[in-house]
Amino acid sequence: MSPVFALVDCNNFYVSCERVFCARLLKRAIVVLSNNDGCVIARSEEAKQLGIGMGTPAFHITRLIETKEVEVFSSNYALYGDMSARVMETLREFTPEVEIYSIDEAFLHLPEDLSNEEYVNLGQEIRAKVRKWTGIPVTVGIAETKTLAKLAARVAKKSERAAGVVNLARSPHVERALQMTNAEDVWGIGRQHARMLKGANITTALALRDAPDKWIRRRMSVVGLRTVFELRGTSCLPLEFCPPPKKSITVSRSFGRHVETLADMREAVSHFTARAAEKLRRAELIPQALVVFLSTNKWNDAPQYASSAVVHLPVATDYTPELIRAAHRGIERIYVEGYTYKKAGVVLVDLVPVATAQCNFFDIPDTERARSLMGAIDKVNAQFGRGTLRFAAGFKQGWKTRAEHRQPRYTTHWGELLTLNAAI
DNA sequence: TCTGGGGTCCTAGGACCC
DNA sequence: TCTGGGGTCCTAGGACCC
Repeated sequence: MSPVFALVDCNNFYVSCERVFCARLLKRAIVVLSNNDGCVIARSEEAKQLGIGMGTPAFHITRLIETKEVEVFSSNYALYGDMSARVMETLREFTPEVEIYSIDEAFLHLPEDLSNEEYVNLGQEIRAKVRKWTGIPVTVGIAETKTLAKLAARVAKKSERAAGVVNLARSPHVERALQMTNAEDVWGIGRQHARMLKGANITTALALRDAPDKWIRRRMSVVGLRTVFELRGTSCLPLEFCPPPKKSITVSRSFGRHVETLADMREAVSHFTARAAEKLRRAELIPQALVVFLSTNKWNDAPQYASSAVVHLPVATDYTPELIRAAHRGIERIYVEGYTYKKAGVVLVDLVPVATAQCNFFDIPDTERARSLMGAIDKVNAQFGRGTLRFAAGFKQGWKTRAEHRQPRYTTHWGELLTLNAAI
């Protein structure tokens, strides 16, 4: 018997999280924005109906927001992360075999010997329990491969009759589901491949399933071929119970204002490096190299330039000052005078677990001191807020991310605690 | 004026080495 | 004049996911 997967997908997750704590928001058009007040990254059904697309730049819909009284939220990742953990815990009530695929999605292994009807009932049970325990509405897709389970969930969201659950395992409806799904909506088919497939007259998931292997291999590499196999019911993507160890840690930002001097660029990159180093120590990993990159604004007509540099660390280290020095070496290699820069970032790569990291034999006493210093800084920042203790790498911060419409940080900043005005 | 951030994997060409 | 094959590393770019 082939395995059976369920995909549990939280509906409009960030919006649903906001609604759990604020009944007033039910039935309202709501959008949640990305960092930098950039794009729309979550929408309520009502907002979707207003024609607000995923990824729409916020400044394109300022009028709509006013005239239709759309509620706007900045991302509140502390809240979403916590709600996500509650949903995942609830799913573990059904099986220990849960793969947390993203903040709002999980794959589960289901028993292999149920009937079509029993799978649908089990799906409904999952929905009901998650709703009751966490307040989050979810959709469930069930099938014999992950790709088909994703597709089933997609069909469930579109069909009112499905009531949030579609099962394609041991089911006679697979062909119909493939027929009614566009090729571009298949998991693993992005914009480029969708366009290419359209040119070849492959517009449905069914047509994609039946495309010749060799042609798919040539046009879409082994990755695309795997997707096609999965559509045919051959499982190629197993469940991953424990997340594979991270291979890189990135911190990058678009600048609130363009950066035009090496000094400003060094300052920004220093901050990114310090943040990346914090993440690194929390994950108990050590990098063997570091990549810095910078780029101009791809949206405007000014001369374009983008580059990156790899800096190898003679000794793997998680010591922030050492990493900042390395990042500066990198940035000096690629920085070219005369451009206005819009974005930069730091990637820590070739990560290995702290426990197995090579340390420099002659540096052991220093390594110990460095480690306890970093530990102390991280602790202070965890307790008193990010950035309480910082590295003296410049304080101008002209590059800093824009956040003009930020909601108060109620739970993480003393100055922004919720205040109640008693109406007497 | 204003277009996110953090990841993974694959491919391909050139340099260099044996 | 003839002139292979396999490996690694680097860089760059492209594709995808949430």
